Amino acid sequence: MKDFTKVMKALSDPNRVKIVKMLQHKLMCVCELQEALKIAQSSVSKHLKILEEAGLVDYKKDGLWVNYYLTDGRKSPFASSLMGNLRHWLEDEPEITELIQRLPNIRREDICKG
Amino acid sequence: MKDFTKVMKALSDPNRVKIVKMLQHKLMCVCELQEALKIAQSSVSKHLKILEEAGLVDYKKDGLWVNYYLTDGRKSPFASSLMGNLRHWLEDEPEITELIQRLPNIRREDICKG
DNA sequence: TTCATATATTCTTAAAAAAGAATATAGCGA
DNA sequence: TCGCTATATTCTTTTTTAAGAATATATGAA
Repeated sequence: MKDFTKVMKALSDPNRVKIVKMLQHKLMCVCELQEALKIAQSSVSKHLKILEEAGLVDYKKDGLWVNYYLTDGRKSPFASSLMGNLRHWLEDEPEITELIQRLPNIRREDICKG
Repeated sequence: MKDFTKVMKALSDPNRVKIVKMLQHKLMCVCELQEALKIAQSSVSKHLKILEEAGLVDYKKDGLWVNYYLTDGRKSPFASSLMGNLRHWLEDEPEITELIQRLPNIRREDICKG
């Protein structure tokens, strides 16, 4: 039950849904997500933690950067199913399409000092 | 986006998930749900409203009683998909199975004055 | 109409969630 | 080592959510 509600709660916040939809297109570091969402860095980190604990995202460290990517949801059938559906769900949401369009212009080299 | 997060939020509360799982077995009135969940009547009503606004349940009035039942989720593809999955999801959760087992003994005639 | 009852709504309080600012941590290069 | 930078964590504050008590509404019976 807790596993299930955790996934539901993770996906009940618009910023977290946006993160998932962006990660469908590419692996991203925290500062890129921050630039895309235009919220505080600490807020991004906290959202990512909630998504991670729900089994929806994972990360790999690369030097100073932490790159987040979608999991296949192996951790739970709920996560797996939702992640599958979210491939096509919300594709036509203006809020999402605009974000995705801006994505190619959001590059860590431009945002961070490296 | 709002439609989606509304469904997710509706299903992120254990009591509301329990309501959905019970309604898979039979149509129930508010006082039966209250007896099953052992929470205040006003709380049950509020949970039902949240589920209704997410397009997951609907109701029919029958005299003093208001009978709630699951919708087919026609209102949104998110609701529809989740409701489908919830047919088999959580079937083995102790919290749920115990509730379902008690269900036959929860009858409005015993709870309400009628 | 008046009373009793099932449910909805309002009110209040307590707990949880979300935000940004400030601080801590970790990994690089000099 | 020290300093810089990307991210995580902590601290506060504000907003949301959930709960129960109290009240309002609606319907059926007398």
